[in-house]
Amino acid sequence: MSLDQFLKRPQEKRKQKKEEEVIFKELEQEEVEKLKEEKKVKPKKEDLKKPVSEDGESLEGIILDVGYDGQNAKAYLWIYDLNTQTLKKWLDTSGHLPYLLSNLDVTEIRTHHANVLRHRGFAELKTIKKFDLLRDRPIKMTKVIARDPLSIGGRINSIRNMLKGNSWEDYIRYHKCYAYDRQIVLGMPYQIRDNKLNPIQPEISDSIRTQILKLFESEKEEYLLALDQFLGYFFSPIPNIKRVAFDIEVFSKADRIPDAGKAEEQIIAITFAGTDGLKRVLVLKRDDVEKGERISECEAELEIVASERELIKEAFKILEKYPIVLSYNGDNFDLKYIYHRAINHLGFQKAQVPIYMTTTPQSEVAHLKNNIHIDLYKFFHNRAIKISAFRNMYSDVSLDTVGKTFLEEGKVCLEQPISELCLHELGYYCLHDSELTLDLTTFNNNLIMNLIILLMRITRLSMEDLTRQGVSTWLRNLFYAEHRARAFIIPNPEYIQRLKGEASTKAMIKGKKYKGAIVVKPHPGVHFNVVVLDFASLYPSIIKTWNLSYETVNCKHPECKENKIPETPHWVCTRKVGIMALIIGLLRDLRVKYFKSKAKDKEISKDEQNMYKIITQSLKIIINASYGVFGSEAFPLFCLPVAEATTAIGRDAITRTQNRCAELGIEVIYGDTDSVFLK
DNA sequence: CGTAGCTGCTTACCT
DNA sequence: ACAGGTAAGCAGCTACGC
Repeated sequence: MSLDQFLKRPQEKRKQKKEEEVIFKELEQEEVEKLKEEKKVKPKKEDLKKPVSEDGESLEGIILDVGYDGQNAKAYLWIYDLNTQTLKKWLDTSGHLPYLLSNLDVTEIRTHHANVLRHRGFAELKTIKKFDLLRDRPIKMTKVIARDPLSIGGRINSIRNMLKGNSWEDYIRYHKCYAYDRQIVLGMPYQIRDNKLNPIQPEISDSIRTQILKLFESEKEEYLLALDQFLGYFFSPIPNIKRVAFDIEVFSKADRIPDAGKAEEQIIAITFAGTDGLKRVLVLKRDDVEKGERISECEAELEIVASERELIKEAFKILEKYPIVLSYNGDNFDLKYIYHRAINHLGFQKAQVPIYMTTTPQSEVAHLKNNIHIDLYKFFHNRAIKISAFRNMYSDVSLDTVGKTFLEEGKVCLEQPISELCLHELGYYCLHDSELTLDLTTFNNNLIMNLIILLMRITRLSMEDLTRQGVSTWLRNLFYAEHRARAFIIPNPEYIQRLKGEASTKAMIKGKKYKGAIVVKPHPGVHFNVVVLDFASLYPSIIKTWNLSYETVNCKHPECKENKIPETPHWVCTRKVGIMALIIGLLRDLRVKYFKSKAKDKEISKDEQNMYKIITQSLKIIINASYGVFGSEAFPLFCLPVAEATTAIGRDAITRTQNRCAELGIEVIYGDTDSVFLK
């Protein structure tokens, strides 16, 4: 089948594959009806900020976040309404419910695990078909459906604990489960009409279509299917989302960094800079501090506020008007400080504060109840962003350094401690930081925001998650979504390890898990007329061409055992295309065969060229990280045989290159991983 | 007692 | 909390010679 034929009927194809899903849907619909009858679903109106439902209002927008609304017992989406430039909360109307999968059949559960059926949140048992990639066979599973996520897991008496050892996919957070099943792509445009959610398909011009068609003519159907899906992510327009950056200043003695958890000192300034041109400078009136002279560079009027309470209240009012709020270290400082200051020192009730904190083992996150909060410090701190996207351009992640790197402008230099500045100086200093923070997302035609949206689409993560999490979470989410979309069981780490085992090679470095790349000892001296050769994205290419994936390496089929991987006892499947090889290969091909040349195409407009550059950049980050995660326990689909197969094939390629050079009498004066320096 | 040589640890850089 | 490989600095230990 050609791509063209294929693209003409993607919807039909999908429907066929989704028959099973339709059955679930009907089932779930019944469930919801039942629940409604039981009056267990009581929507509380005041919690919903303009629900998009009741009056059949229609809406077009970009999905930015997904979550679970406990009071309404439904999944919800935050959608950025393109018309009003506001966030709309949309509650699920499909009746999707939380569930886990069990390898026990319905009668087994009924007879031997009757406590599951007696669980107060239990809803229904349903037999479904799944495919087990590791054993390469279809299996029947029981879907154990519950009315709320906590009945599945998270409590001592949750259903997953009753089915311990026989339950699957029970650790996936419900809102993720919902997004996977509905195949919701965060960052993509959707339409809501009659309270139903539908994706808006991007228009791809005929010339682009034929160009791409030629490139991928010889690929298999499953490749084309995935191609069709991913192409949409790159060709859907990205809106410039309305947003505001803010910064606070806190009184401090002797220039000590204040403790945001205690928030003992006064907040003396809060400033804002928005994409709509808004600039606000709120400073606290202090009897012992002069107002001072107006600073000519300051583009906003100073607003002196009489009390700290008023200052914070006004700040909350401003934040409310923007769908996205930007901060630099807001998770650990600014928003956290305001939160604790308001509640512990200024007598605010929790309900009056639009901020709430969540604590994970790694770090704290400050959430806004009605907006998306991006902490740019965390985003720029991400190693993949720092190294892969920006080639280590900034040495540390301070606002000053990052600002200087991208905006050629750092923070305002101060000669006095903050607490001693006159109000005008204080306001100017604080506003400048807000402006810098905003500019970090607007420079170069909104490069950073566009990059964030593209990465959201590829990884299917929400804006808040993508900007805070590392690449192992990004790739985990991408692969989980792809498993669900194909009705593949998501294997847990123990299952992969049990079937695939440990690494077989020994690392050069003590404490490492397997052998890595070859580095040719440099020949000392000054060399002239040196030629450098290297492989283009070696590891991702290996993963694609050798069909490497957790299920294809050391597969079950006897006939594949002949297909040996050099330098290892491993072999690789000849019958099935590996899921990892498929996705990584596709992303690599799109980058190398199409977008890379587009980014340099002089025939197209500068803006278009720029967009293609950002697309190549986003692909590069994902591709570069893909090999690494296979060797990392932090990645739940990690598989050491896959990781060591990748490096072993890489070593083989470079060694054979070296040997060929020796045959030809060319001296290899240096080489590292994927390159040779020749003289 | 002084020191060569080892190990372990860290940090920075390479792909 | 994406991987391994190389190089260098430093502290602390041990074996060995005087």
